[in-house]
Amino acid sequence: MDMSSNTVNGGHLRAFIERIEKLEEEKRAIADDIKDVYGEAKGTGFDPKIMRKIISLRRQDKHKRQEEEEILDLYLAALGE
Amino acid sequence: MDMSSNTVNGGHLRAFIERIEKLEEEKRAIADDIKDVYGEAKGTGFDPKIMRKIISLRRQDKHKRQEEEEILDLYLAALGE
Amino acid sequence: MDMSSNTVNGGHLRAFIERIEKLEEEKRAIADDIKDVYGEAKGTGFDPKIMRKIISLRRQDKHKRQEEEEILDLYLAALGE
Amino acid sequence: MDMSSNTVNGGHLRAFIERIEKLEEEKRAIADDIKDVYGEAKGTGFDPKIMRKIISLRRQDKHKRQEEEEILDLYLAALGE
DNA sequence: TCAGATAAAATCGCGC
DNA sequence: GCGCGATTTTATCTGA
Repeated sequence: MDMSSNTVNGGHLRAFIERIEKLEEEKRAIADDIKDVYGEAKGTGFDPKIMRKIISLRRQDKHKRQEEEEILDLYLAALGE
Repeated sequence: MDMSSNTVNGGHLRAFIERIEKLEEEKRAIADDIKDVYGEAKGTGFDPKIMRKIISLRRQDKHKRQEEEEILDLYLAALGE
Repeated sequence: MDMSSNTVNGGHLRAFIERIEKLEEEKRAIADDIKDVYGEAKGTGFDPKIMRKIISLRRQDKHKRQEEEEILDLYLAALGE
Repeated sequence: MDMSSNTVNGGHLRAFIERIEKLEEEKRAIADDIKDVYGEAKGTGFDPKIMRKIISLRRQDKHKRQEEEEILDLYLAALGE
């Protein structure tokens, strides 16, 4: 029985998994950095809860603007037809 | 009335917010990379669902090992009293 | 205008809400019981912190075993295709 | 060396742990029941998200009323002095 | 596009 | 009161 394809597949799978795990570790490190910034801000008297609200609102605004951009693009594309 | 402290605080707050937003953008970029890797793996025939389970399992193993370390430390500390 | 369906729906909604609230109350009562047991154990000399770690570890073991079952099922299903 | 106290303590500890785990299992079962009720409500056309909001509001009202009760009790106690 | 699953964020509650 | 862990709610993503 030929097991070579399994071996190769196993190696590929392992490589994919390790790439993802590495990326997830980086992502986690950034999440920790974010937490640190909140902590630092809190240490200088800012309320993290309020900060989160501000950031959330700004994110929503950005999404809203992006959607409006997309709608505008749709209109422009329609006019171009 | 002296508004300068407000200005300074506002500047500090803005700086914190922008640092966090930048970090969140980086985090999001990494999340996109992860998604791409899953897509690439899927393209070569691996099932993303199974991959996620494997990664989840490996993460649990790691977490479990860490907790066992912690409980050992707790016991040792208790014995030391 | 016929409002009867609103009334019926309102009655149904109320019934659902009250069922949930009753269940949540029971859940809270059990949480209190758990807290009491920790207190009792502490009163007889056991460290609640260590107890929590042990319970957490056992929960993880169980969860891990379940996930291993699931991944096995996934593999078997994949092979069956 | 006399190990009997360890044995006895171990038995006690095990008993406490198992009592807690049993209670946690009951708690989890109730949480599942709650989820089922939400699902049932959704199946008859109610939006779970809105239901959660309603329940949250009612809970807040209840807490508010309880706090008002406590304040009233404080006043009454003060008058009784 | 929608439901169901998964993961993230926010909130809550506890012990120190 | 503060950090930390658990829980709950919200957002995202995948597959039908």
